[in-house]
Amino acid sequence: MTTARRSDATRAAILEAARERFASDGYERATIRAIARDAGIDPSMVMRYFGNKEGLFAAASAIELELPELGALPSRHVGTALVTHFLDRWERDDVLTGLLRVGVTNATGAERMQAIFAEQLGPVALGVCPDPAEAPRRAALAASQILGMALARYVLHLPPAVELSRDEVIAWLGPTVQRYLTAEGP
Amino acid sequence: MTTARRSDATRAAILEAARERFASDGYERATIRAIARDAGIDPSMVMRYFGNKEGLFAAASAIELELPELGALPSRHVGTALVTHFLDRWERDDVLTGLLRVGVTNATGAERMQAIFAEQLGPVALGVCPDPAEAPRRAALAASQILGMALARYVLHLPPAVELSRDEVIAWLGPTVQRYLTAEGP
DNA sequence: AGCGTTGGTCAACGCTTGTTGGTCAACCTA
DNA sequence: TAGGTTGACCAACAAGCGTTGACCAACGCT
Repeated sequence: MTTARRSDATRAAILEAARERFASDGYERATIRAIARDAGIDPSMVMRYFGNKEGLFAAASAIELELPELGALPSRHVGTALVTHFLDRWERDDVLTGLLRVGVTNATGAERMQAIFAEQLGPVALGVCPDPAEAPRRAALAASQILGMALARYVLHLPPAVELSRDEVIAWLGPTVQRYLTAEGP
Repeated sequence: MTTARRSDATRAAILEAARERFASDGYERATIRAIARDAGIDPSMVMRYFGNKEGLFAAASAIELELPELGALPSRHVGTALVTHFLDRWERDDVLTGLLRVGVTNATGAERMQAIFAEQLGPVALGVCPDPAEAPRRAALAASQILGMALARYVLHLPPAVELSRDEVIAWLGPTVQRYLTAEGP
């Protein structure tokens, strides 16, 4: 095992500050100087450790959706399970919010978001979709609803969307996602 | 009637360039200098006509959703009608895309987006929702699906979402929005 | 023809940004 | 305890930003 270096704490502090700032300010307004200030170090350290701003963002937005194993649960509950999981994942930290914010204004961010959903939601769709050839579009439909709720609730802060309880969101969106993924046709 | 001033053409050119740049670059990266260059005039003219950058954005994102009259059509088709209308509206110009892009990174933009949907989608929900007290949350649910598809299709450019035909989007999303607005419960 | 008003350019300002290189203290190892 | 490696700071850079004010040209009225 590699022994812990003294700089690991600083690295981690920078990453944490970067995640918060990217999540709350977006790519352009999250300045390296502000991130460094939050982390309590000098801006030049950020460059030393991550090369440049884009490198910092890449490191800060490394993410696993950690989708649950689909085979374990009956496929008729996959919609509810997915919505529940994403709600949890979204509220655990601000990495996903940051990714969404950056994905909207930055081409690199958009590509990363594309890749994440293709690689991690795609297989789930493949497992439960009636026609495998249709899996990508089913996944895209499901993603549109999940991302849309995240947008309304965590980014735009539309009041009625924020006030919906966790269970209400699951109850409303679950069947929608279920239908998108498993229905024979529209 | 007020006679056309010489400057109207310039004003319009600035607004058009601003809409394009806000839509494709977001608020921060859409620089006044670039907008002025696109419009073929000096950056200082932008300040003269619109005061400052925020004023320019406010003018460039003045928008009417132009939602169809709800009373005219049977309420069981309101979902499909809404999705159709938004698809049209979104593809007509880039004002909505710009608003979405800016709303995600800019507080002013988010408030504007909130206001637009509350004022213009809210009444529609009030007209068709079984319990008037529930109208705002129903509208928020519908907005989440509509915005989510716009996000996936026009902003993030998720390939399967882009490749969906117009009619397919309507066929899939129509029933969802219909359910959100008119169902008795989840 | 003369003059105020309008539409426009130009050059500069103060500021912030990402980024760099030089310097210094703390640490580990021999 | 000496010396190299590591971690961090500081000051500065060039570029780009929003914004301002002085200046000029064309127009429309009388």
